[in-house]
Amino acid sequence: MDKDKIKDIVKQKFTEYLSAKRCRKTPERYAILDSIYSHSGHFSMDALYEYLNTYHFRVSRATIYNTIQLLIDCKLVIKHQLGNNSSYYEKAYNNDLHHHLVCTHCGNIRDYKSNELEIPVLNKKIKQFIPSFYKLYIFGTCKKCNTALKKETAKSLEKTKKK
Amino acid sequence: MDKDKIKDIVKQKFTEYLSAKRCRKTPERYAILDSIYSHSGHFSMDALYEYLNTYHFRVSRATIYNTIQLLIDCKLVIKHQLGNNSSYYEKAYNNDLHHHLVCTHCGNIRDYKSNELEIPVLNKKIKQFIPSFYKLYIFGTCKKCNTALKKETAKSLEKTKKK
DNA sequence: ATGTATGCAAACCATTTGCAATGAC
DNA sequence: GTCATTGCAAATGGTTTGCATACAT
Repeated sequence: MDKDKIKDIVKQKFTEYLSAKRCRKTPERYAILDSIYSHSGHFSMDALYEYLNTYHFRVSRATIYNTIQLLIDCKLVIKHQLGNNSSYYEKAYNNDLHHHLVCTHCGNIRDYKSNELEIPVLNKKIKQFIPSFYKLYIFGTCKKCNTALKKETAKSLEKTKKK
Repeated sequence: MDKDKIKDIVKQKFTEYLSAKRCRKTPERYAILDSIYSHSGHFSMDALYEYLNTYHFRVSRATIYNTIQLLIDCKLVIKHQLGNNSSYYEKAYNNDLHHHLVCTHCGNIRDYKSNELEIPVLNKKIKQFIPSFYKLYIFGTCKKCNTALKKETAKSLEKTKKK
């Protein structure tokens, strides 16, 4: 779908949400939403802050945190917290269902689409719980790290022999 | 399986790991492992620290963090980072496959076992990636929060009418 | 004997908060 | 005009780090 059309839709959705919650429709909030939907893939708080303040619209970190929370609440943004200290975010609307491959060695995150791994979570009746969405993270090692690790292990074994 | 038997096994596994990595086998490390495998379910850093220092073995926070990382590396402990500021941990050995129900409202985490939701992640061939384990989080609202939220919404609508 | 691991306190750093100024309504 | 929102800077708090001491090897 066209990027601009998606932007219009999410903008409208955000407006509806803000109205329903009786929150103000500030230019900062729309600038943040627009920035997020101008890119594809994951982004960090820092990257978003840099982009907004360099090219787009002067906004403080506090406001970005505040707005991101609103966007998470109305399901226009997804937040990931994986190992590292800081969080990663991605847009949620018109973003095909996908999972995340996380390298336990270098921390790199890759999207992973697989029709076979669509999980019937949301259709299931769970006792005392109303499911709304899910996140699946697959941990392992990326090829680069795997190669490096193998070399390391080989070296380490050699050392042991010498001793 | 018997708790003590499991403790013996994980102790042995930990010993093997420490030997392979040429790390010292300190009493602190074994005390931490023992504490973790003395309980069931999730635990926080604080709870572990409190338990160890009150009933078990005087250990500093720094050492617990250090040891927990070793235990994660050798797959005896799993770490979860969900929404809240702090992490949650659980033992990994002899812990039946289960997923996690996370209430987006109160943050409460519940284990969820379902044979239907066993995912053939680890058998799959993924390009340029060697999968090792996965984590599935199902987000939604627990019954308590759902009831509370419904009441709130009803109240809010009433207010709107009055205005 | 050697150098890794511990404990302590300080440092770190992503995120949150308090408050005065701004601006959406 | 009112009060939610912003920006700033300070606070917070979980986690990490530096360093002297202890102790596993």
